[in-house]
This record gives sequence, structure tokens and C-alpha cells, in this order.
Amino acid sequence: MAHYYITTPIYYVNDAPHVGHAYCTVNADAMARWHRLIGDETKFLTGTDEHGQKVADAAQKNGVSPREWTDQTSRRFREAWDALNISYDDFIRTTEPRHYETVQKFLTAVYENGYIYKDVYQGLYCVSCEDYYTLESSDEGRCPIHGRELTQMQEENWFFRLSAFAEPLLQYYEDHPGFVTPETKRNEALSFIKGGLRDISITRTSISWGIPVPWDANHVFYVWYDALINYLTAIGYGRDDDETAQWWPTSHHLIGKEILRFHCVWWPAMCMAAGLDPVSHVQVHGWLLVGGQKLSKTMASEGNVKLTDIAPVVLTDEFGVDPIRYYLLRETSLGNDGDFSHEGITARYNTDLANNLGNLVARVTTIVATKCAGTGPAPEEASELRRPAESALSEAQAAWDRFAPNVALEATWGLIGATNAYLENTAPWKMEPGDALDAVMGNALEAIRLVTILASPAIPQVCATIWSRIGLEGSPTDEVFATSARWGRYRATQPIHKGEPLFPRIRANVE
RNA sequence: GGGGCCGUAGCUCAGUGGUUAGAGCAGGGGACUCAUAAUCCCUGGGUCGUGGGUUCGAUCCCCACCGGCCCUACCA
Repeated sequence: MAHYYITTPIYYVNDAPHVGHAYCTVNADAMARWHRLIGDETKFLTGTDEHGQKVADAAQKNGVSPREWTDQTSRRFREAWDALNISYDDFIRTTEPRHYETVQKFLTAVYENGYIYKDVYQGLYCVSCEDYYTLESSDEGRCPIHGRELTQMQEENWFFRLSAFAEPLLQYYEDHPGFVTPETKRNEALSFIKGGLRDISITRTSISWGIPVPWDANHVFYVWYDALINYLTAIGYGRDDDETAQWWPTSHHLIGKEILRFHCVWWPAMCMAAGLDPVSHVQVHGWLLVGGQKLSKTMASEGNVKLTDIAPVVLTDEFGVDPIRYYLLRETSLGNDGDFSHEGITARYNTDLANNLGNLVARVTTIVATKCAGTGPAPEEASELRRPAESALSEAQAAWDRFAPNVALEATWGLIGATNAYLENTAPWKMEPGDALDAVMGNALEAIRLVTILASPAIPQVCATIWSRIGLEGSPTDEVFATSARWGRYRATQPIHKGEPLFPRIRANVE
């Protein structure tokens, strides 16, 4: 059985969960659900990143210990993922003992392999950023963001010999063309490596809220250095070699474009330094940018809303869980930036979900209930819907397999459109009860059954509801995909029932 | 300042070194009435950011510029 391991970044607990986090997490969730659907042994990891100066500061400001602070904020992420029906298998917190153990084992391996050394870090410090710059990365000695004079600081640090990995990384990229997708992001990472790699400071003495360096008690690891290793913590690195071997290195990191360097340069180099193969695939996604005239008042009380101001729960409360999941997956292609707007969500909801899918289920269930004695007739082997169904199946399957949920959903909706058109052409509402009518309705029901299978990674709740409305037991995910996702398998075991509209239309601008 | 990505129909986005550049939505016309005023069919609309260059030929390759965005030692 194939193993499939997918991760999101671990989210920094200094920040409340927002739509950007949700975008990444929902995509990873849909991918995990897809792989479970096709029978892969699947592990989906998400979690929170809890070390570093900013967390310590935030805790102090709120008058609690870092531990209490991270407990509170980490919980908020879990609540957000519950609201979005995220099916993670493991939720890691970098403050857990298992993570300390793995980080120390991993970095000790890097140390013993000779890739960590002690030096004095000299840097230009910006008080406003609370951050360091090099002469090259500064604006001629001034902070490129604040424009103020940088002050010379120095600190004794342990360094990672990143510079030793330029050639091995280039070789790895050459040998693994699919390592970073999409290709534009791969090019970005490559040109960064070709531009020259500098050793990097990986420990701090100035703070204590971090993981202790095993061989030097005065230091804690720099937060990114501990954070990246979470992907190994969750699969037992240093604690259970068999488990690690099951999931690594054939794994998938889904990340945002702003952390490309850490995942596509530092992280593979770190793995090499520890004597481990790098992760096999990093899928980079773009950013959602807030567009549209204005977001509804429930989204924010003032104008000029930033995406990071919007809590996922606000959206699921207004539109429902599956519609938000659908929008996040369907609207933009993974890898490029996309547009996020209230109008956009409403449009997708009304056209794709209410008019196309919801209405299709409504019209079919009504006709079957009134003209087929309420039970679902069998489809025809040679139905004219069979061809569009089979092409939707193969296109959607291929798209899910290559991390393109938007294309998979587009293909799936193609079958919905074909089914609506099929009903127009055959006009079953004009037909008398009998075999001919039964055949038409059986074909339509079969198309709907296949749609619910293909769409279930994106909108699992609604698909399960439709599944039961068309008289099937269980849910679309209960069966073996290879045999259930084929034309002609529909057999109702329960009466068809219409039920309330799945997606009541949203009227024009609701204030 | 340095590195990188992007700029295609009213909107959101696909796409390709070569005959008439695509989809969805919105707009226009028609059909139908089973269905959530839903559905189906037909249809208008683009000097593919601007200016050069390479080429028999560029929206796609190169350069410059304009605009948006990301990174530049802890925000998806």
C-alpha cells in the first residue's frame, strides 16, 4: 500500500488564525482526503510553532508564562481547523517533549558530521525590526524597511555550514526535477542557490524560550532551526526508525511562497548534513489578496481589510464550512496568487454550488420521488452520460494527483453541467413512468454519485448528505475508489428523498 | 539597495515560438418549466502592461521601463 505524508507549515502562535492559514490548511486537507479516498495510507500533519522572542514577548505582555500563552493560542488554531472540518492525523506543537528529543538528535547528528561550528556573529541590528541585517541586505547601512541607522551588534553563535551545500543542492535539484513545484518557484529557489549561500547562525544566547543546544547549555536554537524539524518529529525521527522509514523521504510539504527559502534551500541542506535524504516534494502556493469592493461588515468593522484580519470562523459562520472550503480550493490555482473577496465567495456559492450542484440534486430527486416510486433506478451501461462521466473521472483524478484541486473541481463540475444538459435533452418531466424514464433518471443518479465521490475531498459533508439522499448507505469514502469510481455501479438501497435545498441561494448584497 | 515572481476579455483566471488566443462569471438573444426566479442553447467583447530587440514569424525568447507582489536571518 502506498504511503502519503503531507504537511502544512506549523503556524506561528504569535498570530491569530486567519484566512491565509486556512487557505494552506484546506488545500492540504483536501489532498489528504483525496489520498485516503484512493486507498493510500495517509498521514496529514499540521501544528504550531511556539518558540522565539516574539512569543516570549507576547506572553510577558499578557502577564502569563510562555507555556500558558502557547497553550491558549495553539488551541485557537485547533478550533479554527475544527470549524473547517480539517482531518489532520497529528497536530504537533514545537514545545512538546517529542520535538525536543528529535531536534536534539537531528542537530547532534549535524554537529557530529562537522557542519556546525562556533563563531562570533556580527550583524547590523535594527531596533524597530528587532532584527539583524547584513551589509548587503541593508540599504547602505540603513534598515531597508524603516530607513533608520543600523547599529553594529555581535553575539557568539553556533553556525550551520550552509555554504558547503551549494553544489549538493544544485545536484539534488537536477536529479529531482519535481522537487519544487510549480516550476517558477523552483526557478526562484535555484537562482537563490546560484547566487551564493552564506553560513547561518542557528543559535541564540539572548533568549531562553527555545530548545537547548545539547552540547552548549548557554544556547537555544534559533526558532526556524527547530521549526523545520517538526516534519521529522511527527514521524518518529530519532525515536522510531521504522516509523520514519515508512513516511520519509517520499513526503510533501505544502508551503506559502514567503517561506520558500527555508524549505527549498535550508531544509534540504539540513537533511543532507544530518545524513538524511531531503523531502521529495515541496509544493509552493501563492497568496490570496483581498479584492472586491468591500468585505461585508461581519468580516471587519472598518474599511481596508487585510486578509490577515479575517478569522476563518467568521466565514464558515456566514457561508457554511463546505462552501468556504470549495471557494478556497476552486478559485485559484495553487502556486499563483489569487483574489479573495466577499463577492467572489458569493458568486461561487450561487453559481457552482446552488445553481449547478444543489439544483441538479433537487431536480433529480424530485422527479425520482414523483415518477419512479421513490426508489433510484439503475443506470444504463451505454448511456450518453457515460463518456462525460469517464472523462471527468480521469481528468479529476489526474488533477488531484498533481496538486491541482482547482482543475479537479473544474473537471468535476463539467460532469454536473453535462448532467444538467442531459436532462434538458431528455426532458424526463414529460415522460410517462416506465423503463425509458427509469433509464434517464438512473443515469442522472449515477452521474451524481460519481460527482459526490470526486468532490468529497473538497466538500465532504455535503457529499455525504447527497450520497444518502440518493439512497446510498454510508458515505462516498466508504468504498474502494478503484471499483466505486466507475460508471454503472449505482444501486439504491434506500428510498430517494429530496430534503431541504443544499445551498439556499444568497440574495444580492446582504448588509 | 540586491534577488525573484507576476501584469491575457467588464471581473476572476487558463494557455501556446506559427493559420481565426480560451474557460467560468457578468452582459445580450432564444428555449424550457422537473428544479433553489434554477437549467439548456446561441452570442458580443481582448493592439495578450509600455517601448525596443532576436526571428521568416512573438502574447509566449532577450533588454529597458511602468505597475503589483514576495524574499533580503522567526507572518499562510
